[in-house]
Amino acid sequence: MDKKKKKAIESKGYRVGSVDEFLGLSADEMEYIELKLSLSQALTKHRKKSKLTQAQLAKRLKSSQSRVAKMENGDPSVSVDLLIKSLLALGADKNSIAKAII
Amino acid sequence: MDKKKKKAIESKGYRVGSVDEFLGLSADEMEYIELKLSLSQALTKHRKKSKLTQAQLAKRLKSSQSRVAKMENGDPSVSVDLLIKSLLALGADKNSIAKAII
DNA sequence: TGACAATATGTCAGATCTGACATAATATAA
DNA sequence: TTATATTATGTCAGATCTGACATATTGTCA
Repeated sequence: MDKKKKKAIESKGYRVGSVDEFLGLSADEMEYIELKLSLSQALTKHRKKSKLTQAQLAKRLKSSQSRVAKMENGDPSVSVDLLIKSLLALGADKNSIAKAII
Repeated sequence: MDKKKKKAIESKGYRVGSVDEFLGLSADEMEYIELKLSLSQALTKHRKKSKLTQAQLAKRLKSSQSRVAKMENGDPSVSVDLLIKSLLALGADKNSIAKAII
């Protein structure tokens, strides 16, 4: 398990349901977090391929550097919607998004 | 273009940005809506495969029938997060979710 | 046809997410 | 090392999403 996944999963920020498993997360919750994390990592990859800093990407997205940092780190306050919109803004297409989450 | 896609795209419900194109949606916004719609359709497919009514699925999700209906119809008030969580609750895995959005 | 089941639509209070800001931590180069 | 650039973290008001409810519409079957 790599550093980012560990960080996101250990995060106390996630509001979890009632079924207790590893660290209080259900299997579905785990899968959801892993999927989000995959998109986070894809975002970092695409940003770097485009040779943009987080601040530059933030400007393009009409967002802020801090939010981009949160996106790339799988922060619980970031939605999959925002990740997908950001990936699309970086030129990712359906296929590469689909590939990222597998 | 099938009925559902047309409905979602024509929907006045979507809050759109500044770049005007077909019906006032940018290319990225279009792609995002299409991706959401693909997940909507996958949800309907999975629900029917499980032989559940919208009300039964709603109960499993701790949600409501009306929200399930909105999910399946690509309503703008439904997030990709909710669609993905619902698909996972229906037993869909990463691969089938990825396949759905291609 | 009528009765019932299933799905769709509209609304809203409460919950969650977002951009923005400040500031801390870490990298990179001189 | 010291600057400077880049990334990370914490917070919060305003925006968006959610579950729930009422109700309308559509489907199904006798």
